[in-house]
Amino acid sequence: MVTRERPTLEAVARRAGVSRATVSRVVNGSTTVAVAIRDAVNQAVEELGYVPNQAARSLVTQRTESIALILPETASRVFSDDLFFPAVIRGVSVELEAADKQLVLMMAGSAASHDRVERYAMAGHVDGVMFASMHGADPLPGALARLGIPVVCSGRPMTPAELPVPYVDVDHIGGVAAAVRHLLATGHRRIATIAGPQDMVAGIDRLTGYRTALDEAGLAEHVAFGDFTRDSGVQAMRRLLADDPGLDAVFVASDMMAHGALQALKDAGRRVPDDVAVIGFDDFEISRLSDPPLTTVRQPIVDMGRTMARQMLGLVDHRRDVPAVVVLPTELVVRASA
Amino acid sequence: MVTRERPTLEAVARRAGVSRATVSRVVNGSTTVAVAIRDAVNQAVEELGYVPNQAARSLVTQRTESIALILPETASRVFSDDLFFPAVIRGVSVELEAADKQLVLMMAGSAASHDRVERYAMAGHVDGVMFASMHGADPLPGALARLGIPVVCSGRPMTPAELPVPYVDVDHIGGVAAAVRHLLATGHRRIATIAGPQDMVAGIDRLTGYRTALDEAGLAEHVAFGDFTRDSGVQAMRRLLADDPGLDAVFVASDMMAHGALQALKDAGRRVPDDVAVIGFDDFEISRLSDPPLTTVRQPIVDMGRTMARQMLGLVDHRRDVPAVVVLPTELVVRASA
DNA sequence: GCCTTACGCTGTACCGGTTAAGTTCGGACG
DNA sequence: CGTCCGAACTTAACCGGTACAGCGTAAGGC
Repeated sequence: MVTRERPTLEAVARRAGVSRATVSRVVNGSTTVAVAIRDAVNQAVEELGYVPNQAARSLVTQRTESIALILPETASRVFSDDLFFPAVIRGVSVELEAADKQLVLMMAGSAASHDRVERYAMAGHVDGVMFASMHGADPLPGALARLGIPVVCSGRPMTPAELPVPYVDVDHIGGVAAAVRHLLATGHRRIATIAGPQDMVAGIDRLTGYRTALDEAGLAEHVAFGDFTRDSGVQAMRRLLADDPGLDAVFVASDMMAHGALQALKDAGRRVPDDVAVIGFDDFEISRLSDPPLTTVRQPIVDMGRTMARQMLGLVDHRRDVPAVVVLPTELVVRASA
Repeated sequence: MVTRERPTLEAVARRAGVSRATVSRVVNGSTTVAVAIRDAVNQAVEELGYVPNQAARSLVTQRTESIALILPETASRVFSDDLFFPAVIRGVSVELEAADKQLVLMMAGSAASHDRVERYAMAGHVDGVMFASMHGADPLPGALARLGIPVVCSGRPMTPAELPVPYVDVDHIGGVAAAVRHLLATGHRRIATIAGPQDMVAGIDRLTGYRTALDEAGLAEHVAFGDFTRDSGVQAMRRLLADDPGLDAVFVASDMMAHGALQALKDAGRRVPDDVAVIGFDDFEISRLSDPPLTTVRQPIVDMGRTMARQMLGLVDHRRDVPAVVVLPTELVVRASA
């Protein structure tokens, strides 16, 4: 394998019979270049197959034209059957592609990879960093922001607000309230919930929404916890049934867990929605296809990704009109399961 | 937002009272540094929060410590319900993580993004490029390889072998042959196939396997084409049933299409496997859960990713023992659908 | 006691771009 | 006809590291 020397600006300059600086100006589309010279340079670029060296360029411009999306999860989790991450990534991709920025996707599920990601971002490899699916009070967003690196989070960060980081989130509480109200309106009174992990804002807020709504109706709560995976939904549903065989409805804090719950209910011989009504949260594509089709709270995940990317693009361009907080609406989608 | 100046080697050197070169050697873990000086430097690094500038480092070392995985598909396709890409990515991630290399994931579904990816790779942003899911005779792998950039493909490239590019693939033909033999052994004689796209090696080879096996048995072939998506499986199955209502088995070239086929068969009132036996190809997790559980040809997708990454790591280290071609085995997994 | 050798550090020339400052030159103007 | 001006190019100074040649120092050999 012959490593053909990559041509440099210098080589192009020599061939075109001009200086390095002039070639640089042509390559970067400066206006103050005579047409004849511009053509000569472009021809030389073509002939040599010149491509600018990004490292050299970044060194002086302090820009890389690429933006990281950090998922503090293992690759297995990101690419499991959960459809949350894909949707976020899709949204982010669309916007960055339009802005001709490169997306750098980083999984940081382990402590080692978390460190590596930190070094990577701090080394100036990217112009900005987006976070999705944060657990607990991760110090990384704040640390990067303090270094002057633009940061945007998907989901309100749990870090104390010493250094506010821009974020985009959805109206968890409003969505859950709508779901519980729907259950109440259809006559259910023993309404349990399968809550998400309590180290994540999405888990916390959705449980809060459930508690608030039940409180208002003067009903007792009944909670089991899962971690947003399908399996954990199965387990949690079994526990709920064991604790209260007479429950007549359950609000599940994610669609994947809801599918697990449907499975567990089926295994237990309960009919949905006749014996037990089920409402999920997400509105994944597959939730239209389940048996029965899942009633769920729709959150605009792709839009979250897009919005987050737009905020980021605004920040790296130092625009003044970048909103620090965006909260997108949720919506109850009624199908057959409740 | 105060952009705190990032400290440079120079600053660390001043603070530690040594030269820039010495700091560099400490940072890069050279052995020939006196302990006292090493400690002093490390302390200065700590105090200033020094992180090396990657652009400057790459400029001289010609290395970036990151490796690209290019998926010539749109983000929507990569992150659809298809589980092929996630598995490849997972495998690649595991190996690169162990080698402390950064994975840069790039979708190149459109012509514009294809160009951008090309520029990105040629600009020396990454030390090597892996490809998955290639369509037709993409010139990019060859072009990069010609420039001396290490390239590995998942799936035998369709480009003419002027410049052989290392690749890892699975034994499509053997797997399909096993599937068809199983159908023959269980008494089926009108065996159709839903083939994959014929601009991809996986599509071509699996169809070849089917044709060869049927030929050997002296049976007539019956082919409909899909594009590996679930929907295309539904459509193709309908066409097959319309053409030959009496078919008694179908080999489907991907699990997603197979699930579509199961759906179409159910809609048409056919029982699986009693009326029509179905065999897929992939062995996704969800194929154990379908109704009925899918008999399928297992291909080790995660292993493909891992193997591809290992080949790549060998190439960037200029190791001599990197196999140019690896073909992983496939295996028939018999469940209830055939 | 002097020379050799090895060790460990410093000085500095790059890497390949960008960009501010400097130079050249033709044309407009007084 | 001399001066001034602006357009368009060149020169050269960075950006922040790495790596190699070179040099001072201390230990070792005779």
